[in-house]
Amino acid sequence: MTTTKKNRKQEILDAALACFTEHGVEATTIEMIRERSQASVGSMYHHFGNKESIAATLYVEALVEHHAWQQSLLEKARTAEDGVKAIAFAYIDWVSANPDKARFVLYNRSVLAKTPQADELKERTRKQYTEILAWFQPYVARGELKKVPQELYASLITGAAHDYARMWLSGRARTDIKAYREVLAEAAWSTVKP
Amino acid sequence: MTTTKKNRKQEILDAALACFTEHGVEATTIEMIRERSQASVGSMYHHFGNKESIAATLYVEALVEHHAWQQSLLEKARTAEDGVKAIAFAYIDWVSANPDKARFVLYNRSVLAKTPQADELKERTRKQYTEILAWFQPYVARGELKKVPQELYASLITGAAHDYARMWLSGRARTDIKAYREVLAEAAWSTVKP
Amino acid sequence: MTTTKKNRKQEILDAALACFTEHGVEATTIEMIRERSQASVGSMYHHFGNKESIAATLYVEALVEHHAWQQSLLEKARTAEDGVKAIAFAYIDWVSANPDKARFVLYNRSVLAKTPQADELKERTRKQYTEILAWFQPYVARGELKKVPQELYASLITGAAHDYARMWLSGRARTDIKAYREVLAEAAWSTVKP
Amino acid sequence: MTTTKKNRKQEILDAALACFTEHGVEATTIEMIRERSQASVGSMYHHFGNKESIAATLYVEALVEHHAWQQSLLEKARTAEDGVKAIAFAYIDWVSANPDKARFVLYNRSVLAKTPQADELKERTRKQYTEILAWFQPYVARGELKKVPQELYASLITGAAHDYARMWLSGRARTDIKAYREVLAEAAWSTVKP
DNA sequence: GATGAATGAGCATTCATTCAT
DNA sequence: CATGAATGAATGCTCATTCAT
Repeated sequence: MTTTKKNRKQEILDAALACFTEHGVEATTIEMIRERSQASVGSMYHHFGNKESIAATLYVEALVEHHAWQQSLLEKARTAEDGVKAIAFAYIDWVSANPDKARFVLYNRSVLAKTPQADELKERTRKQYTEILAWFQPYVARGELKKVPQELYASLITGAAHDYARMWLSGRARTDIKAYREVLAEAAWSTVKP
Repeated sequence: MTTTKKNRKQEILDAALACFTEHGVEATTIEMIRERSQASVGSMYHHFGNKESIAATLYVEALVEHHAWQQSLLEKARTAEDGVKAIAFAYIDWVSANPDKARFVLYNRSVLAKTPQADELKERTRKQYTEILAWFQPYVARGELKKVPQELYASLITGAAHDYARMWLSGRARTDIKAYREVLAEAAWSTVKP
Repeated sequence: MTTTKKNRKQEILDAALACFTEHGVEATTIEMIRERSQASVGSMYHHFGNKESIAATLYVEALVEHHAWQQSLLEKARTAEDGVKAIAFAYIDWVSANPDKARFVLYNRSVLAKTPQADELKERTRKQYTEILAWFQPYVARGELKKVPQELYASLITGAAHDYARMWLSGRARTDIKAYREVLAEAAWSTVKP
Repeated sequence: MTTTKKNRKQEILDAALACFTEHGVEATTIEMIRERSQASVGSMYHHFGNKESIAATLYVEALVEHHAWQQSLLEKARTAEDGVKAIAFAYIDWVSANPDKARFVLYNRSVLAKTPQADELKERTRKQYTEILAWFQPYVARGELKKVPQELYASLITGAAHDYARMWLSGRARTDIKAYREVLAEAAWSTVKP
């Protein structure tokens, strides 16, 4: 019984992600999540308050996981090239390991908008981005990284990986993104190499 | 009267795009489009048959415009570098000139899926992509363009621009993508430069 | 067909009043009204927008009817006593002739509160009351009617009738209020007789 | 501990009355009462069994208080006029001293209907009314009080006060009913004065 | 081609109540 | 006596779509 208690919330989240993957967020009904999670409607509302909040929780959870993994790879990097590739690797690894969560995040940023978590997450993301820029700053200063407008670094470094991830996760491309780990990281580096 | 006829359909499309931009596709109701277009519900169904069809028409229309522009730029290119940059420029120009359409296309690929137009568009897109690959083929053969798996070219060349376009169109970045026309084209080229 | 069109709205109102009488406003569900009126849910919402609005429409309609009748009786009165009794008679006649509407109005003033019609009705009622006070004014000035604080006249004149109407309409008293027409009018007059 | 016990139940009743006053009985949820009373849901159900029972308890409590006060005033009366005015005074005093309870009782008679306490209370009220009629009986017999149908006495004597109390308690009249103690008592007497 | 009243399946959400701890 | 997570029936309302005029 003690174990079931703690899992109930997670069971709902798991069921929700599966439904979102299968039918899309908008097309997923509370009833679908209920059936899949074996929780009662009341229980779902007891834990999350409303449908959007389930999606928002999932969204934040996913980003936090990715951020953590990104951080751990970036810490080990000692050169500009290693840093840039760490960003690319972290993204590719995470997408390949968590395709459902990645697909959910990539295709449902809008679910966050209407949500109370939105601002909190926005702030967290901003801070995260600032930290990464700070990490690269010395290299830019030393000319070991190309100097471009700050708001462009993310798109240059992760653009190709984001794009291919979308292709793969939506079924328009067949090959697991992991197979292109090196090519994509190399491309990332080439865009900001001095 | 002949003019009114043609306009009525376009008025509906314009109103629909405005609604989609403002509220998102799923949240837009037939009633909203009706109010904005000053058409009657019956008229909308006469012209389009159902709601999805309006979105699909808009979607195809937008892609066709972009494709046409892309084609016209690519025709003039005489080197691999010019070709790659033509792809980037075409995308950036189109996004900057048609932000609403671009936003609609970027954020609503899924609306197409359920639609009859889906297969036709898929085929058109595939053919378009094949043509572009064919254009690049000689350069790859001559070693004037890096050889990578075919399904990667698109992501490498347009990934960064796609990514920044999303940032800008969703309000997460402030600067008009047009300002980064050169940087993004340069980045595109760097990813496939031999 | 032309006849059905106009009646649909009234059919819904009639069904609603019957349901409200039978189960009370809060306990009446949209489904009950739908079943009784043979209209579709959509039709009900097309005409009224929401459940409260049905009740509010009924409420205003009832008051307007009573006001009209009151006015017509008051017009004929030529003495203070006749005027006072006209008010009492108008109320008693209307309650006896429209017990369901009267019950609905007496027991559901609160449904108005949350409604857009509230302010409009409030204003209308205020104006109505002002007119009646104006009618009595000369008699008060001439000492043919007792002078009491303005906000008390209504309670003095109609209090007893209101009270008995509640008793009768809720089943706590058996005798039709019409039977006490004269006694109640006499009582009304006695409270303000100089 | 004995004190806490008794208080807990009263705390719930107090919180409930406050909620009923603020939102109305139907709109008040168990959750609202729980939050305001700082009791747990389980505790509320332990003490009262269900939501209606809370309202019913409050209702009976209020009537008992009023009855007691009425009795104490009526005991001292020695003439018909004093008796009639005692009824009026008792009501006015109680309303002015307990506006929330009075409002609750005036506007929620229907909550009692569905309740087990209903019959008991009905009987108690009937007995109370019978006693009062008995008190007046000798005066009627002696012609010191007007003879009217029995079921009318209550409305004649308290109608005006009831009516004004409703006006005041619902915010439609500004002046504390206490200010009209004498006028209303005088009016009550005038309706049954021989 | 145009109109808009009518339709009704489908959905998110609420809330009184239960009961294991 | 107290607690609060869990339950699920019930409800108001939305909205794409139809069709008679």
